[in-house]
Amino acid sequence: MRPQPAIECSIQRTLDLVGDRWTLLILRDLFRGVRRFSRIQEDLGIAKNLLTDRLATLVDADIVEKVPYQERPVRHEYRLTEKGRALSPALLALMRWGDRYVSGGLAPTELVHDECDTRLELQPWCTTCNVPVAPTDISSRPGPGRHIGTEDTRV
Amino acid sequence: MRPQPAIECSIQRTLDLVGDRWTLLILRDLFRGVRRFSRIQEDLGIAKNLLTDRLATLVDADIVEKVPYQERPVRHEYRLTEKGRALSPALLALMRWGDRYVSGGLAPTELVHDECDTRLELQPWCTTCNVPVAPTDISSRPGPGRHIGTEDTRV
DNA sequence: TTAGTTGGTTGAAAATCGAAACTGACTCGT
DNA sequence: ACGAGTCAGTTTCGATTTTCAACCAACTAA
Repeated sequence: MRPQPAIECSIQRTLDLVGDRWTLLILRDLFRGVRRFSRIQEDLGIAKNLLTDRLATLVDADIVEKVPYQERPVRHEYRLTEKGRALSPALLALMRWGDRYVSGGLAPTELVHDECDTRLELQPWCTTCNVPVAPTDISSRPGPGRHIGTEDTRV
Repeated sequence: MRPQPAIECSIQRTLDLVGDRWTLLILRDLFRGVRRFSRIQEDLGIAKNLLTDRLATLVDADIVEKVPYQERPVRHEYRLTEKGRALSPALLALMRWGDRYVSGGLAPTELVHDECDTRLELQPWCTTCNVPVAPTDISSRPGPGRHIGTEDTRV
């Protein structure tokens, strides 16, 4: 999908899989419960050949699985795998950003905590201290995967 | 950028702005401190006319600003605005997903909690209950921005 | 003077995308 | 049993995008 690997980093590797114009929207639909080919197609207005192609790529990458929901005729639906469901923080982050900066603070859709019905935020979370972490308490460092440069690398 | 608006949601609106093959990678470079036209171009291997175009779009959208860093000859660099920096949770989420599912757990770059030096996760967080929220405990509902449909909308 | 850097623009070839037509397996109503 | 409809695609082809390479203007440094 990407012409040159250039610098290897997990953002690039992720976007190679899901970073085209349609894939994240397809995944959004799957999260929303729109799981059938024709429903996704009409919901997004994506060309059918492209949808076929993107779904096949997602199934290949084990992000989505194709499961029959009826026999005679065999009909399938597309379900997120655990790997696919793990993308929910990314989608949620994109959504919250859009709420604030594109939709002018008026969220078209809100995601809420089942138990208390309040809108969710997305927080960096420290699994050791078991606390949310403010942006000012974050540092970056090269990891075991590969070094990617030494400039001002704060994210 | 998108052919049809279809369903309005903040994910779609966000992806209309930054959801093409290159834009999030450009933003990643800006976060990393790679801020000059030629540096970004060689780092990503993107065609120069596309980079010109994408940067102009980002400047238009107030996600990036073009500031001179020298006179004679005038040279500019591209810096994230506050709106642009607000995309960091999304990039972090994509990065953590890639670390785990594409890079096989070996993060090329790690973001760590200053206090305890452990790697950060990004979690949906309920500000009322003050707990992290699993994907299965999330519901969606129409917000003040617009109604988008009433199916099984679990994320 | 000559070479090199920076930040572009231009134009042609190649790749990708979108719209519509078509297919095949099956169901449903009459 | 017949015609109409649905679902999940595949095929085709014209339109759009992207890539690649060349070119350019302003300036610096040797």
